[in-house]
Amino acid sequence: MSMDPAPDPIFARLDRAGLVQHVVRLITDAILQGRLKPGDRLTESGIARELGLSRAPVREAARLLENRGLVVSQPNRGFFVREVTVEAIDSLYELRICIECAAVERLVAGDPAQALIGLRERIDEMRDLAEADDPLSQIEADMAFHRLICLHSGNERFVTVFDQIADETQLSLMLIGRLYDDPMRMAETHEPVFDAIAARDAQGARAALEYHIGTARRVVTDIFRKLKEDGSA
Amino acid sequence: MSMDPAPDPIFARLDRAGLVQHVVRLITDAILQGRLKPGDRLTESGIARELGLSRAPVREAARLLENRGLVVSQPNRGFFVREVTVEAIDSLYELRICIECAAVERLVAGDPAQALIGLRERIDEMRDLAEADDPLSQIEADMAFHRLICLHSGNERFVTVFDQIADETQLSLMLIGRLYDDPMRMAETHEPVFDAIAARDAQGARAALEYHIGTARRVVTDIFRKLKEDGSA
DNA sequence: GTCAAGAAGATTGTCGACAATCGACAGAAC
DNA sequence: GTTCTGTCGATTGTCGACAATCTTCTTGAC
Repeated sequence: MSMDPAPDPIFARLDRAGLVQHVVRLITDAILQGRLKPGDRLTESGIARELGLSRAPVREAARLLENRGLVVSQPNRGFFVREVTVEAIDSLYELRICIECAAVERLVAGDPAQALIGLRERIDEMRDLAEADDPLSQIEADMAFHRLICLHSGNERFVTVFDQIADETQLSLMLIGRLYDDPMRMAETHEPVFDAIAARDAQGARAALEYHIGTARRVVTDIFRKLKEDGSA
Repeated sequence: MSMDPAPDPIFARLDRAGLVQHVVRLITDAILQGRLKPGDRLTESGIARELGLSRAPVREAARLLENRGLVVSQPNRGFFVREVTVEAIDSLYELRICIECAAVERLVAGDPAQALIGLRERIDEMRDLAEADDPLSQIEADMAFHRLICLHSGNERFVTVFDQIADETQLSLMLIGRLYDDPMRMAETHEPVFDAIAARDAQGARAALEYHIGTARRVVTDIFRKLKEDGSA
C-alpha cells in the first residue's frame, strides 16, 4: 500500500509532454522580446509550419497563453498578441496591490525565515544586473521577488493569480524599456519591503509593499501615457 | 469619421462558435449537479462518443474548464474533476475577501447607482428562491450578487479573477448542500452589504462585505470539515 | 503469499485532411 | 460615386487515424 518514492532519479526526467510547453516558451519569448508586437496575429498554420509540427500543439499553446493574458482569441479569427492600454496596466497594478499586500501580511504572520533568504538573493541579483546593465533580466528578478512573496504566503491561490498576471506585467515593463534612470533604483525600492518583513512587522510590510507597487504603478502608467502620445502624435 | 452605432439591431446576434461553449456548459452542469464527482476521470473519447462529436472540441472544453478550476489535468493522464479540500476552500475564500473588498470600495467610490438596482434584484431573487425551496438556484443568485460587485467596480480585472474562482466556489457550496438551516438567512446576510453601498459608505461596505464573506468562510469550512470526517470515518 | 516483469487494453498526444467561416477584392446596380 | 453582391484565398473549426504512453491484468520467480 506504500508508495515507492522514485528510487534514485539518476537521469533527469526529460519532459515528454514538453512539446506544448516548449511552444509556449517560444511564443512567450517572442512576445516578451518584442519580436511579436501587440496586435500581431498568430496564425496556427504559420507557426506550426515554422516549427515543423502540427497545428494541434500550437493551438493548445495559444490557449495556455490566452489564460496567462499574453494573447487574446476571437472566434473564427484566431489569436492576437494582447494590446496593452494604460487602463489595463492601471487595473493590473491595482489587482497586484490587492493580492500582494494580503500575501505579505500572511507571510509575516507565518514564518518568513525561509522567504527572507530568497528575497535577499533577488535584491542582490537586481544590483548585479544593474551593474551588468541587463534591464530585461532585472525585470525577471523583480518579478521573482514579488512571486516569492505570494509563494510563501501560505495561500497557493495567491500564486495562481500572480502567475496569471505576471506575464502581462512583464510585457508592460518590457514595452516601456526601463523604469528608472538609475538602474540601481529598482533594487533600492525593494529594501523597505524586505526590512519590514525581516522586522516581522506585518502592517509595516503591507504599507511598504503598497507604497512600492503604488510607486511603480504611477511611474509605469506615466511613461506609458507619454509613449502612447508620442506614438499617435 | 463617425462610427455608425449599429442602426437598429433587429436580430439578436446568435453565437456561433457555440460547440465548445456548449460542451463546457454540459460538463459544468454535470459537475455542479453532482453527476460527476471530485476525482472522477473525464475521458475525452468517452465524452466525445456520448455527445456524438470528435475529441477536439471536448479537449478544448476541458482546457477551458481547467482554467476555471473545475477540472485538473495531468500530463498523459487526462482530466479529472477537481478534488475539493478544506484548505483549498479556505484559500479560496481568503482570496475572495481580498478581491471583493477592494472591488466594493472602488464601487462605492464611483457611481453605485446602477449597481444597486442589480444587487437589490439579486437579494429579492434569493428570497423568492428560498420560498420556492430551490437551493441550487439560490446559490447562483448569490454568486451573481458578488459578481455584480466586481463587475461594477470599474476594474475589469476583478471580474476576470472572480470568474476564474466562481465555479470552484459554486462547486464547494454544491457539495455542502445547504449553508443555513433557514434558507432565508442567505438573503438577509446580504442586506448589510447592500445598505452600506446604498449609504455610499466605502469603509462600511468593505467591513460589511468582509464580515459577510468571512462568516460564509467559517460556516462552509466547518460544514466541510464535518462532512470529511463522516465520509472517511 | 508477495513482489517483479511482461503483455494486453485503454487513453492521451500528435498528425494530416476536409468543411465552415472570415476578410478582401472585383463587379453590378442604382 | 456609392452601395450591395458574389467570388476567391486564407484561416479556423472539426474530424478520423496513428503513435506514444499509461493502466491493468496476467504470468512467473522466490
